Order: sequence, then structure tokens, then C-alpha cells
Amino acid sequence: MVRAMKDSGVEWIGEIPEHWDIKKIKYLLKERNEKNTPIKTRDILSLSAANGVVPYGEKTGGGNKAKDDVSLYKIAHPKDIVMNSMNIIAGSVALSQYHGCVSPVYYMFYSDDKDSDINYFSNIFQSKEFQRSLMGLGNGILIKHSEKSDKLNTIRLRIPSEKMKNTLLPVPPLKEQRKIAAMLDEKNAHIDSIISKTKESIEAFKTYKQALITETVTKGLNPDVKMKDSGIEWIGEIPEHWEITKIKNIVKIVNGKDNVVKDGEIPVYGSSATPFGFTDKIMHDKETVLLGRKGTIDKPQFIKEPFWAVDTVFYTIPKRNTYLKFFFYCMSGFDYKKYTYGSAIPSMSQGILNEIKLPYPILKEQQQIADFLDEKTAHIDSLIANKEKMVQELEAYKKAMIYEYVTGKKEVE
DNA sequence: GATACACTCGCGATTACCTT
DNA sequence: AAGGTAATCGCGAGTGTATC
Repeated sequence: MVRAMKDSGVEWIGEIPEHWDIKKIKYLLKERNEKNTPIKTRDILSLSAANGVVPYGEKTGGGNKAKDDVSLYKIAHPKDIVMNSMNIIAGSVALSQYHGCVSPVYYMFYSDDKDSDINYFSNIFQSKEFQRSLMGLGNGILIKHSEKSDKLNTIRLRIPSEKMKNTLLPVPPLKEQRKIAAMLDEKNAHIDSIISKTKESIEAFKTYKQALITETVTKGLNPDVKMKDSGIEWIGEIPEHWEITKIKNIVKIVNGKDNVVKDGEIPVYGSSATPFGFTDKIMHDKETVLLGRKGTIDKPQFIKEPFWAVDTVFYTIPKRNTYLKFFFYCMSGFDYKKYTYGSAIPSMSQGILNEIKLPYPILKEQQQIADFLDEKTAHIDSLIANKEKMVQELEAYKKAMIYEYVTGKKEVE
């Protein structure tokens, strides 16, 4: 059945059901402008887009230090909608479950009207359409859009409380407000559980990928082959015809160098996954595996292009019977922590690396295993990418769903 | 009170640099 | 070549301050 709709006259709201109203916030909710003087509480609360209202001690990330003088703070109560007047456009608004003091730039709104259900209005504040509709109201203009998370970080933009109070919201009858809020609670919980399950499965795939690499470089591709003990714990049994040999027999390890000239077209690699600059000198022009010397040492990299390497990594030159990609997978497959040392920053040396023992099948078998792993890991990576995309879509869907229901485009069954 | 306007903090990860 | 530490960078994520 299609409901009769009417134009709300408000751009971000669009059409609403005929029996709904449009009202200013000030006729729906009250601003709680309660100062912390004399001091009523020293429990400071913090608000963030990701986590909502939490006790200051539990907040994550940076931010300024809280003031020493809490008498300048405002008070928030449980069931208050708390919003950061300078950051609400970026989603910094949430329903509080705590009593405590908050930054003076926050606004608290609460319901003392028997016709306004705070949970319903809280949902409106969560919808991206509402948040972005406030854009024109702010004083100050700098906006930073994050491509990655599609978030708007409002650098300096404060919405005066009067303008906030005059903002229009869609208003269903109380009974419907409650129905919508309850339904959204339930749906959100459901979607959240799907999201967290998906995230778990992403982790499982990553674990599986790692296990597959270790398994394949130590056991080979033929499950029927006769095995023998390698004498090395993490390697376990290996095929009978394989050898175990030290890294110094597999590759030659060379230190990178500092003093990088930063102009030119030769990529400079350190221990991060992407080159951090360019130079005009070539250190090595054949494919190599980069191994970490300091800091991040558990992320070997396979490089095919001519490069320059800084002094916190090693590069490697394969010996005659080495298929370098197989060596790369071997180095991706074991636990570096056992071998590292150093106080503040974990370190690795040529001496230690050279003595590490690895499985060493004949060249052709190394290549077969590497090819197999290339294909398998690419497949697993694409599965992981799909799941990550799915998580993003679910989060977007959540926001979109809130909008659909709080503006009555969809009706609660 | 209104208005204009950046700055702060944390922190990990890396690189730079110096000494042995 | 190795080891230690300082400096830097990026970046997320906060929060107000200065001035009229």
C-alpha cells in the first residue's frame, strides 16, 4: 500500500507522509544550558563521531587536553542528545547515557514533551542528510572531505544554537516515533551483527592466507609424497627429497644505504610498502626481496623494478638455485619475533638472517610453489577486498536506512 | 554574545644520523 | 655492518581561543 505523501518544503527531507508535521527543533526539544558552576561533577565526557558519548578516560585518539577548570564546562544528562556545535556536520552527535560535564561548545538537547520521543529524534540527528543540511548554518567555512571514509571534517565551523533550534525536523505522531525508533534499534543491531561477523571472516581469511603460505612452503604441493622431519620447529616435516639450508646459501644479503638524493625517477624503498621518494641513483636493478633491518621487519617486500633502499632495510640477491619468489613466501611465513633483538626498536642483522634455516626444494619446485601461491593469495586477497567492500556498503546502508524511515519514505510494518 | 579563526595531542611508523 | 637514538611525518581525532 502506498501512503499519501506531501512535500515537506524542506530540501533534505523531501516528501513526508501526509499526517506528519514539520516543526522547528525548539518546539520539540529543549536546550539544556546547564553550567558546571558551582561544580556539580568532575566526570568529564567526550564526544566523537565514531564512539558517541564516552567518559573522557575511555576516549580514543587525540584531541586537546581537558581543561583543569571544570567549572567552565556544561552538563550533560542521560538521554540528552549531545552535539558538538563545530563538528556535528562530521557526525559528532550522539545520545548520552552518562551524566557528566562536557566542553562548552557542545549543545545538549532533551525532551520534556510527552509528544517527543528522544530516541526518534536522536535517529534523525544520526542521518547524514540531516547533518549535511546544516552546512549552510555554520559560521566559518573550511571543510575537509576525506575520500577514504567520505567524512566531512569541519575545520572551523560553528553552528549558533539559535540557528540549530530553528532547524526543521519531520515529526510523526508519538506512537509512530516510538515505533520507528524501536524498529531502527532492532535493524541497526541486526546490521551491526552482520558487520562484525563479516569482519571476523576477514580476519579468518587473513589467518588462512598466512597458514596456507607456511603450509605450502614447508610441505610442497604433493600431499602423497614421503615426509621427513626437518628438525626445525616451525617447519616441522618436509618432503623427503627437500633440503633445509641456511639463508646465506639461498640469497646474498646487502645493507641499504642512507644519503638519498631526492630527485630523479628511481623509487626509494624503506620498510613501508610503497616507495617514499625518488632519487637519481640505482642501488640494484634486478628483482629482489627487501627485508626489514629496524622497526618493521616482519613485512618482506618483493620488488621488480630498479630501486634504491635506505639503511634500515636489506635487499637480497638470489643464489644460482634460488627462485626468489619462493624465498619471498618463505620470509612471509615465519615468526620473526623469535629472531629479533634490541631494546626500543626490534632489529635484525645479517648475521642472524644468514643463519636462519629454510626449506629448499629444487629450483623448479620452488617455482611451482611460488606460482601456486601467487594465484591462491591473489584469490584470497580479492575475497577479502569483497568483504571489506561489503562492510562499507552495510555501513552506508545503515545511514540510508535511517533517512528512509525518519522521513517516512518507508513505513514501519 | 557574536564572530572569525587553528591548533593540539597522541602515537606509531620511519627515516636520519651518529658512534662504535 | 650494526646498534642506538633523535627527528620527522602522517594522520586521525579532538577541542576551543582571541577579539570585537
